[in-house]
Amino acid sequence: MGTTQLESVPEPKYWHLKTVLSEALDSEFSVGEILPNERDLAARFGVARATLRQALEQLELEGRLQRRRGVGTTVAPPRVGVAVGSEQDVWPGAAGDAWQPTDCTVAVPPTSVADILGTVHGEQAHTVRRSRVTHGQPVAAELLYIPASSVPDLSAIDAPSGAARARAVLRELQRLELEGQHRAVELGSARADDAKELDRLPGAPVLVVTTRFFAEGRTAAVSVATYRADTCRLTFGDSGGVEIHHDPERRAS
Amino acid sequence: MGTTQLESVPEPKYWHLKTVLSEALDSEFSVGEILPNERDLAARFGVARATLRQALEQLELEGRLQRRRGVGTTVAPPRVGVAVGSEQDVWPGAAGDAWQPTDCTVAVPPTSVADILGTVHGEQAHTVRRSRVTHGQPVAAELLYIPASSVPDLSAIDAPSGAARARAVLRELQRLELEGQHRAVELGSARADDAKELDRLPGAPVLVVTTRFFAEGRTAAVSVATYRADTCRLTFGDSGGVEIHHDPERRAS
DNA sequence: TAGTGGTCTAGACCACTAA
DNA sequence: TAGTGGTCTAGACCACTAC
Repeated sequence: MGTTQLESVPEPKYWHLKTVLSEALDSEFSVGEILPNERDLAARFGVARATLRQALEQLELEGRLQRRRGVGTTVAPPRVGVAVGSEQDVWPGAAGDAWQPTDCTVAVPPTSVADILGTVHGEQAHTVRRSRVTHGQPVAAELLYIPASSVPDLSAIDAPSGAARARAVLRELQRLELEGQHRAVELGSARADDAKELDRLPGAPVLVVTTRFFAEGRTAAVSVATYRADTCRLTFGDSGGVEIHHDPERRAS
Repeated sequence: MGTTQLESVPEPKYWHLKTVLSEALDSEFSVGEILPNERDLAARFGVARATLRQALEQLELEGRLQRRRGVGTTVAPPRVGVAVGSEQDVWPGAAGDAWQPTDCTVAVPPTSVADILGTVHGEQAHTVRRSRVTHGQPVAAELLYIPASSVPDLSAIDAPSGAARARAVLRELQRLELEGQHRAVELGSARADDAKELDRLPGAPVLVVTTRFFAEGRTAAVSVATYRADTCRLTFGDSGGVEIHHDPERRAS
């Protein structure tokens, strides 16, 4: 250092700010620590609060910070690895899966889901709500759409809704032989209901995992799961028998 | 309670705006069409430009819009499905893979990669740059880190750098027997170099896919690929022999 | 050069949390 | 109630693109 940098392409202030803050997080803060409030930070760096917020938003997107209204901004722990693709294909609700069924209703799936499901638009489907919790924190909310044709023998189930019915529907689904599954991951923003369940504000960035379950030569069910993008790292696939331990360390000093 | 509940939780303006715009996109615009400019749109909806921009940012994040400085805002086509997890494990550079090697240098990997690789911090590794193009558009940029121990017989290769050397290094890597691989997906923001290659601004949201390749009982290589989050839907896994055709349709009228 | 989106400012008020 | 982050405004200027 010593000489001033000439900035042939001037970097935006918020970008430079993000870099500075990121380095400060590495060297001067530890996980869980509370940062100064936004007005103070902005003053300290000599920028408007909106500019400072632009930098904080990026850092939050990258999982480095956690901001809570009325509380403050804290240094986030490293993202948790969440297993999504298991080695063998299994139906939702199979023994030992990470999901907790909370409700089951009959509803018309969104057209995008109906397209994948291959059902007629406007046709109802069993809709199971499930949530996933890791280390005491909610990480994902799921809607599972099951057309009536996939669970023909539902007359024996008396619970009209709720977790009990959800479990019963899943049990019924498992009578089919699962032939395969297919997943897609994309970026989205949390709808109001999912946001509430994930303890975030509406519009928060989420990773949307859409899973198609194949049985009897067709799509027997579709799951749309939204994971908190700030706290989650989705993990897939086999490890070839080699043990995996993601680095628990990130700090330097 | 007999009275109607009028906004017990008032919706933010930008959120409502986003909903209105989203519906307008479905019904009144077609893919590629140019929207009115931000100043006009803001005036039309009676909000400040910053508020309007907040709504547009969300829609862009969801892949509904595409904004280009100096040009305008256009309606984005549906996201392209990009296959990431193939059914069988293969080494990078195997026949028929979707990547184009562009360069190969020797560099010190970032500490986060070194941790996964199990190498000493500061130790150099062969670093192969590759890019992935779909439908004429760049969708991903990758850095592949290969420790020297994974490619012992590199003396016969004369090209000091460039695409030729990259191909040679990959060819050498394929002499090892691949025992498995493991992937993780998380949200990130594009570094300056990746952003340039992806034709986006720095900080643009990307899906970061980290792949560990296992051979000889250890991690033989690590790939960090960044996919454009606005245009890509990452697809994984087997389809159970059932043909997959994602809905090409989204518009109504 | 005209028009676009990108950055930045200096305020204001609101919703939420915890003491 | 005091303090936090979230929303919103009405400007200004800059960087880039295409004509």
